[in-house]
Amino acid sequence: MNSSQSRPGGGTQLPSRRVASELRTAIASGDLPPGAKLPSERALAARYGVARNTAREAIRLLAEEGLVTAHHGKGVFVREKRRLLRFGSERYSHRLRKETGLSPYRAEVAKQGRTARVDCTSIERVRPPEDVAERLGVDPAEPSAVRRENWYYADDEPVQIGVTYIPWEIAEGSVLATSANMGKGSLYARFEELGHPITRIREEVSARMPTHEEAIGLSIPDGVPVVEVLHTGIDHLDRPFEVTRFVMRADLNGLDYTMPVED
Amino acid sequence: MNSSQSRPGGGTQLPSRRVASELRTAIASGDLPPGAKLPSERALAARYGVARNTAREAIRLLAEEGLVTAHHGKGVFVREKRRLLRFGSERYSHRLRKETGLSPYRAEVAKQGRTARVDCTSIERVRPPEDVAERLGVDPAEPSAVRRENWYYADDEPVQIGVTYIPWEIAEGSVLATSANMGKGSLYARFEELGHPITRIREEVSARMPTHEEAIGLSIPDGVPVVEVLHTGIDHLDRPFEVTRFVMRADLNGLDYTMPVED
DNA sequence: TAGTGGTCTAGACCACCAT
DNA sequence: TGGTGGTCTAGACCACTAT
Repeated sequence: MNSSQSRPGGGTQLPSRRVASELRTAIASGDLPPGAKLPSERALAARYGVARNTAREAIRLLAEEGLVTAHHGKGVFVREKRRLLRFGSERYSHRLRKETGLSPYRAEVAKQGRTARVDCTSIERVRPPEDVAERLGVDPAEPSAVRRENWYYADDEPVQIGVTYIPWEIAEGSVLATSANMGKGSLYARFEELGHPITRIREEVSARMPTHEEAIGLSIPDGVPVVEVLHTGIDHLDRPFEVTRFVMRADLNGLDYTMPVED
Repeated sequence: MNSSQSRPGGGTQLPSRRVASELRTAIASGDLPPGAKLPSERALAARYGVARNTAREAIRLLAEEGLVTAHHGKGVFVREKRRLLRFGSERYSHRLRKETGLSPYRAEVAKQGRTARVDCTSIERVRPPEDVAERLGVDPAEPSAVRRENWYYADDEPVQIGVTYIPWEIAEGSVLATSANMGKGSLYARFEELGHPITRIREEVSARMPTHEEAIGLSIPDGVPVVEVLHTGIDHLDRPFEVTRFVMRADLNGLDYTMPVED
């Protein structure tokens, strides 16, 4: 039943690898330009004389490499090369904020000529996660923080999620604890008014595959990892006053830091 | 033939998701501790009354999340939690270098009580890649740089690759262009002697799935992305004198930056 | 309604690993 | 040698999308 399988694992390629290779070549050569639709799984199976599952496996390999994306009911498409949003250390600069009145995110997206949208989807008082509590110096067993969840879009495409934790002690009684709209100058202007000008940031960066929920929420194609940034805002008295966990699509976002080397 | 498939996509889970969920729970609860062997695909299929392919799909989901790793001929095992190497902005500090005489990498690994090894696998004069040439301000069409490839190990496990480019103009005639061994104080001590003390760094961070070669070379399990850092060393006169492209396993490495917020 | 991807079944052969 | 994962075949039903 499997007589067409030639020398598995040997000198010649497995059928699935072979199909993947041919498609990869077609993509690289431009025969299948970005945005183009691949032949259907059934068509590929027929063309290459393999079972549909094998053609499917070939497509899975390409998806894992980030070359193609499947759309249920529509087809499989060559992925477009996307512009990268680059978040740099200067995005928190006071000058930038005062000149534009924009949040760091909006400033970055605007700089690239794209349309930014930020949805604050929830604000609640919570017990912060361990790692956050540790960085804020608050008690993880108490409802010691305000949690603000934000979804970030560029041209109506979801690109990242940011969950900010603010010590209740700081947020209590201010718009930080109540209002989705931060007004002119955004979050960091409010912190400054409350006696916490941002003077130093710490960013802990890692990468991983998205959870199922993240993959759905950010419509992340197969084979695209996320970058996770645990960001801590620190004021002029070395007090951490805010921690945000950013999760962003690695294929649409990047980080760009410039910093002095200490003595 | 498919009568056991209940309400696909609906309120109850698909068989593959259900099997994955149960295994995930067993892993989280400690019933399947790190290093434990999962039941074989055939055993899972029998236990849950599904086809072997379905059990296999469940395992693929877990592997994609980084929870388990398959070993051909041996079985599928719960992945061990690994300590993360955290590379911070202070790793280039002059003080650290002068006190320990260690390279940034060795210092970080030693700090965590692990054994570092760095192999310089090649040194050659080359035409630098576009992005590197741009940052160094050299001609990508000319052999204008020295390329040094380094492999980094912790406890004999490969954790990252670093490819450093140095303008030929700077490296010519020095050990930078010839010797694998950089001597006391490593690379940055040599740059300092040549009139390029490192005073500022730029690090551009992104993440992606590894290429096939990287997956082999770094023995990266399925479902683990890499972090790619394009690092630029800049001297006191704002001259870039070195660019290094780091590629590191995301499950074994992290970055930890602290930096001042500019005005 | 027709075509697409998503998932599943049932069974087969192969390559790798330990014994 | 027997058990394991890796791959393949052939066929089925489902859900999503466009017409």
